[in-house]
Amino acid sequence: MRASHILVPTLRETPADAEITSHIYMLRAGLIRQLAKGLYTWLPLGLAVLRKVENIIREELNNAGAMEVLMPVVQPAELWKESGRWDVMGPEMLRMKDRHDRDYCLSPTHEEVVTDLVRNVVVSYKQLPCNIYQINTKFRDEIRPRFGVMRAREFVMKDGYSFHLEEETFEETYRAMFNAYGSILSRIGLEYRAVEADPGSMGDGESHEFHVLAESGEDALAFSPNSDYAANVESAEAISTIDRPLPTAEIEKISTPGILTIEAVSDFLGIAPSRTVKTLIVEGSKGPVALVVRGDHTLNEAKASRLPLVKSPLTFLKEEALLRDTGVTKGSIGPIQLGIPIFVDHSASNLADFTCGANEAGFHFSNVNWGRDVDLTESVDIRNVQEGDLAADGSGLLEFKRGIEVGHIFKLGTKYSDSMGATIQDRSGKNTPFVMGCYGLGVTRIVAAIVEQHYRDETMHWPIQVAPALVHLVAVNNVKSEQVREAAFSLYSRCLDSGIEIYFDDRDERPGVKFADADLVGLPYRITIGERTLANGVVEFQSAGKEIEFLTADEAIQKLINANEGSS
RNA sequence: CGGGGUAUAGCGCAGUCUGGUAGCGCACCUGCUUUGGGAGCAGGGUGUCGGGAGUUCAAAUCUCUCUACCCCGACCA
Repeated sequence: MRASHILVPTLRETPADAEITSHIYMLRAGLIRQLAKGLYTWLPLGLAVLRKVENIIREELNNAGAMEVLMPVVQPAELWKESGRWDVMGPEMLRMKDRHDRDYCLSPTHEEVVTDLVRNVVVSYKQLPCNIYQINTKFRDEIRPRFGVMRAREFVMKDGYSFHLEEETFEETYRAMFNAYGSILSRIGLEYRAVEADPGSMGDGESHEFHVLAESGEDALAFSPNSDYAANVESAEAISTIDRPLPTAEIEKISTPGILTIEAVSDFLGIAPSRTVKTLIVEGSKGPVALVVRGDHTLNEAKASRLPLVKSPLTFLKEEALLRDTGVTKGSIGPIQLGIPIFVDHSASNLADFTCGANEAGFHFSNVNWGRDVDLTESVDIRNVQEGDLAADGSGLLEFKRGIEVGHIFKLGTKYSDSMGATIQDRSGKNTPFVMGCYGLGVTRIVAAIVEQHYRDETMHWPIQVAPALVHLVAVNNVKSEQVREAAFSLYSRCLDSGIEIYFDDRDERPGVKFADADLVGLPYRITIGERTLANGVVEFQSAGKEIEFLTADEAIQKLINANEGSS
């Protein structure tokens, strides 16, 4: 690549509308340009990175037994009506009509199309398992696109789907894909964690998210330093291993005028918030339901809304309804004689001699004990985990980090094969729905994640495998100096001949401008050619972050060849 | 969808309150000089002041309206 021949519109100043590191960098270094909200053009340097990431994904998936296809992005509504998702999908799916007034959509995902393909094409169980993927553009009309290509509306995604006769072979493929994702992210040079995840609307089976660790990540992850255990904080299981101690004191009703919060109660009584419980009233399918968590814990709404009696999505009871239905007011609620179903979080249920509201304005009970003072109906997991909690696998105390979700793999079961009548004859000749898996990997988001993780000390440090090019050749005054020009072009073509990806700054620019751009782009190596060193028969050779070496052109090229080999 | 903000040259911004015919830095174009860390001198404005409507002798500026973009939240995963 020659700078005089490609568009690399670097920016001296930070664009006003960019917030996070990767967005700022990608705009400033000339990798991308925004067309409209959530829509980006990938310019040559950015595209080079994108293609490298794609190719690593291809190699690893092909190795793992998957096959690549390319499916249409514009899809007929019929398929989506068949699966039932035409009505289920909200406005995030962009819909349109063709000239015959037929409905189409711009695909946010490809389950329907791939299921349709396989039901028509796969005719024998002997062709299974069938593992299909594509690297394609997706469109999701996100409510709020942001952070550049990190959360764009149009983006490149690798989506894979596997089809199986039975669970066992599915598990095998799921494991293979899980491992392939690890290989992909490792090869790209990303520090990542695979975490247990909530499959959400995608199914009810096993599900794992792959997160690239970064401060700017949108998700909080909880993990054990002593094992592989890791989970999204939103779905991490909270456990309590302590056995409930025996009561040591008699229940006591205390006047607590004007004291309405856990903080105020613990201050007033001089006890830790973890010695209190808070009682939250939410709407339920058969009237209000009480949820009890320890004073220092927070309710996990997703967990709570999965309780059978609780309405989903979780809705807190309004003040008026609270008074009408339970006769109590906010700030003095407690589980004793509440008269509605109560779910108690494990940690709260293991408390003895705790403090809670007395269901009477201005009063609390202290030294309350389950069983003795109030029935313990049901102990459940309804809170968010906290840093320092025991990990669900018991291996250690949870630590939190932030992550960027770049991949998510799901077990789909027979959700789509059932609704779309995708069946296969088993060995006994019986028609049985395919068992399916689904494997997503955000390719454009990975590029942003690479930047987030490798931008340090005011500059980008591209991992060799995914750098836009291996080496940045800065020719000092190449337009005026014939000697420099000849040496630079010679080195450039020799690199091309040796399969070295080189970005040659042959512009008629002052050296300072070229150096500044080279610093900004941040390629792994830099070679500077100028009259000064050429007089000694050498060029300047620099690995990112290291001292400059003076080498002959031959030596420099040999070093690059070695670096190239080392990276593949 | 709710709240807040912004929209003036390729980029960053001033001018808007108080209406008077478009401005700064960088970039860009021409010439000369310069040339190892974002050059100097001289010349050049490249603009639908986001769009539309209105008030006015006169609108970047005031009014109404639409749109786009950014931030926070809700939503989604």
